[in-house]
Amino acid sequence: MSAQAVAELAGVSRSAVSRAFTPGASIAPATRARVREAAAALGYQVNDLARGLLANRSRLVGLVTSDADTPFRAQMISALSYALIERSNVPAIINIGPTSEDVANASRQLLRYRAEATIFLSGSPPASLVEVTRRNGQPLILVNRAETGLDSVHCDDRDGAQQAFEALRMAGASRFAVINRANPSPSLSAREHAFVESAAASRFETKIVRVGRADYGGGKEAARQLLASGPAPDAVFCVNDLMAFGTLDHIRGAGLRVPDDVSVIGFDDVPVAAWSSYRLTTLRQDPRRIAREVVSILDRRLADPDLPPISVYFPVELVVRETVRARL
Amino acid sequence: MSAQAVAELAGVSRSAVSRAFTPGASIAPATRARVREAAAALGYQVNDLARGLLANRSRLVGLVTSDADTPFRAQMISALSYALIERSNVPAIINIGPTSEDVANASRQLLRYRAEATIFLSGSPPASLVEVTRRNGQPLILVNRAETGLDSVHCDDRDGAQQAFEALRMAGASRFAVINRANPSPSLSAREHAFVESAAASRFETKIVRVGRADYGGGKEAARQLLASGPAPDAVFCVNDLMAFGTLDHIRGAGLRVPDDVSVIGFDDVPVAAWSSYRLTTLRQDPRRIAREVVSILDRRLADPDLPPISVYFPVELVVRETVRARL
DNA sequence: ATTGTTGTTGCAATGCTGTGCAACACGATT
DNA sequence: AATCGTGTTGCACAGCATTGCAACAACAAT
Repeated sequence: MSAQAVAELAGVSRSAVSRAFTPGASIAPATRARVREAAAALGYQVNDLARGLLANRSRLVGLVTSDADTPFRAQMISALSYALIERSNVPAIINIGPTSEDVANASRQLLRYRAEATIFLSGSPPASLVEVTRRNGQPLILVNRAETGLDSVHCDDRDGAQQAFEALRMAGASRFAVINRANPSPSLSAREHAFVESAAASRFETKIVRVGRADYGGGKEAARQLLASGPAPDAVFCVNDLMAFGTLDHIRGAGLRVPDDVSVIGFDDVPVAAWSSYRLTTLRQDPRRIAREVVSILDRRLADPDLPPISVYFPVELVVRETVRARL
Repeated sequence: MSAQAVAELAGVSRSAVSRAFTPGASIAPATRARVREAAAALGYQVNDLARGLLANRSRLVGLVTSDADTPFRAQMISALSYALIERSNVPAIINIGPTSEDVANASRQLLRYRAEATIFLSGSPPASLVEVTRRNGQPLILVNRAETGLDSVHCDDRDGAQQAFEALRMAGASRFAVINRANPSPSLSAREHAFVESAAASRFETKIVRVGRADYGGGKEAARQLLASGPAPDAVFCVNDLMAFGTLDHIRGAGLRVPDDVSVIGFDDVPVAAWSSYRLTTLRQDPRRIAREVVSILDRRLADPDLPPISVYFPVELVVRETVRARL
């Protein structure tokens, strides 16, 4: 299984074996054929680990994420792994819990494997890691998360939130609410704030409800609290689709009609949003687009490590379905 | 960043550096401390690639899958990556398309990286791969897919389908249908056949509808065909949840009531099945359980490569919700 | 003082591949 | 026939870490 064995079988030196598998290397066609034959007979495959050791490039790319089973994350992981494989990288997925200790562990792991780059889908790399990776020339790319001095690609959260407000306002809404989770990521936080500010700019108040988890159950719980306290809103902006589904189900369960009594907007546009039971109006961010941007940054960064930090924003798109009242 | 640099800074040999990071190695505590200090100053991390080269163990485990963004797959990937990281492996996700060429490419990739093992979530490894991996002592584990001579873990598809039939029969159904996709995987196929056989054993016929894709849209399309041709069934078994959601939405959209007019059962129990809009009765297979079994097989197989093929079946559990009529 | 024991440390080999350099063979040219 | 050029091939080193073995120092025991 090693090049040595192939060399012996083919009656050549080990170098010849290496060259037989290196395009454009100086080797006689006959020899190459003989070596390849021997390799096939032995089931030999180049050892990319050893190759990476020599080239100081492992082709491994770390994908650090939490909640990998969540729809949007799953789409991101899928799209990114596709794009990376296309680039002949090997995506290693590091599933972390919420603690920063996990992040540190994961990062160390990737460091030890000399990952060619690391992509953070959630959580932020600790400062110590940033230092070390920079020194080792291992790019760090953040998705939907800004950090000064680091490369990142994010959707325009603020613009999305503004679009949400506009859409709700156009539908004639006047009692606004936003549903978020208690310890929001920077991205979720930006959505909330931008929405509140947009409303304020038009002299509307916004009721804010924050719950433990940013998932379906969280959305339900938030909607319950919202309906239980004071006058019911007629427009709810949920910072992600999952919470929007929970919100919708609770609102409908409570006997209110969507969108007649209350309009709901989500964020992400996960596949379920298009299903007949929901038909959720939402802001789309395209995982494949994000993946493309990430890979593009990766290429540029590897080509020139001294480039100033690259930060790509891309627009989100309002997908109009049926949870926002049509214009009067 | 190499052990050499650390050795020089600490004024010791490279061996000492290695021992400083190897638990239980013969080294003076003072030396170890000094080396660790130097390492910290330089931001040195052991190169696991080189270590793996020597030990002939890369700790890399391949996860071969298609449709990684699909709910059940995403859950599997998440659960497996957790379990593997726990075991201090590095899960590499290889996202493949439907073509067998993709599978071959992916496999080769893993081979070249000397993956410690490869787990197939979809697709079957080509015979050539099986041969080579066996020779190299790289275990191959299949999930929900049987192949003689290979290790595998699967849920009891046949039993699940029988439970589905029983439940529908108990609800008083008499006009049965099963919804599947056109080129079903062995697992989906087993579910269909077992259901049909159960029905036949009780002298019922089953209408079979097969559509292109095993997703929400496929389920919708299948339901459309089902309602368009002949008398409507009063019980539908969908071979996975995604198709069940599509089926439910189409049936309801057509003005029929679930479960009063027609009962529906799915398979997998993905999170959405529990949501208020669906409340789908389904057969649960637990991704974490599967992940545990896979890791357990992995341990045993690595401990003894000559063990006869291990094949683990685990039961599926009927989760009763509200898409099957309560017993009369 | 000599021998033995114990604990540390370095040397050198090992695992696997890529590649610069030099050697070599062979045909072509003068 | 001598020289040159060209294409092929092997040697040896680099890249990084682990580990058996031997050397060595320090200390205890006789």
